[in-house]
Amino acid sequence: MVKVATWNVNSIKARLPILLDWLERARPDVVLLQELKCVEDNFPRFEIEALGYKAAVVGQKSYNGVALLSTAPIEDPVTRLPGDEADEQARYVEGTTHGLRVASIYLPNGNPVASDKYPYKLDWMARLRDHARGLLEREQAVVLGGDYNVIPAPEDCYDPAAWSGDALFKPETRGAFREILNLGYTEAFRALHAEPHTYTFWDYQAGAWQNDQGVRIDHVLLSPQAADRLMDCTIDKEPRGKERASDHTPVVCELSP
DNA sequence: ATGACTCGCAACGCGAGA
Repeated sequence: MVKVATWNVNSIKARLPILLDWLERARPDVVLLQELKCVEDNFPRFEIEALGYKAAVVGQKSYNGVALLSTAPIEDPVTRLPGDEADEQARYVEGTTHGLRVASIYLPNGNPVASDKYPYKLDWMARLRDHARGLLEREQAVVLGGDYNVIPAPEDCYDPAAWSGDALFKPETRGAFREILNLGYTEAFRALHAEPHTYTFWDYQAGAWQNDQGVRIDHVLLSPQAADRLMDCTIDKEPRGKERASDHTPVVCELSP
């Protein structure tokens, strides 16, 4: 069994004790991290490697930053999403490990919608779609996991009316997400769990966690060859309840050998 | 209630997050 997890840690420096504790307990084989908020030289490589993980890291000062951790070597890394050479934001890292082609994705938030951030989000999603299409030609198990900043359907948030018009929930955003799924990718959690109102993010403000007012925006997309092997997909809410928690919590998939 | 938290920066409040 290969256990693959994705987690937006909202600063790897601030979250290091919680992350290390979780890695020791959950023991995933592959971990996709987002929002490191540090340059590559400040990534806590020593502590991560001490737990038996190799790391492919794409860092950026203060913002963004993604990593791919694995208990096996990481081959043929790709450190930026193709399609825009001028895009300097650290939001994508991909590599081959445990026989899987795996990517850690930090898709742009896109708010405010009236700013240039929303067209950047939609353009980034189109680039991801085009790249995801190319990955299918490998005819292998591909796992595209991360913080998509997309609420796929009304039942994936506590109050659809409150999210109406938001960059995470606009019809154009959800349509762009569906375009990727319609290439032939399976969204792992929803494929196995029909229950509504199951979240991966809860805002720090206004008691969102205590009142279970969240959104489901962290997703794992599987190529047909990976979906054939999908045994389980769970949201581990335990880390979100800790002191100094990230506002996101891990999503964990198990793939049969 | 255009607010509420939490982060990095090198700030001593601000931008960003979602």
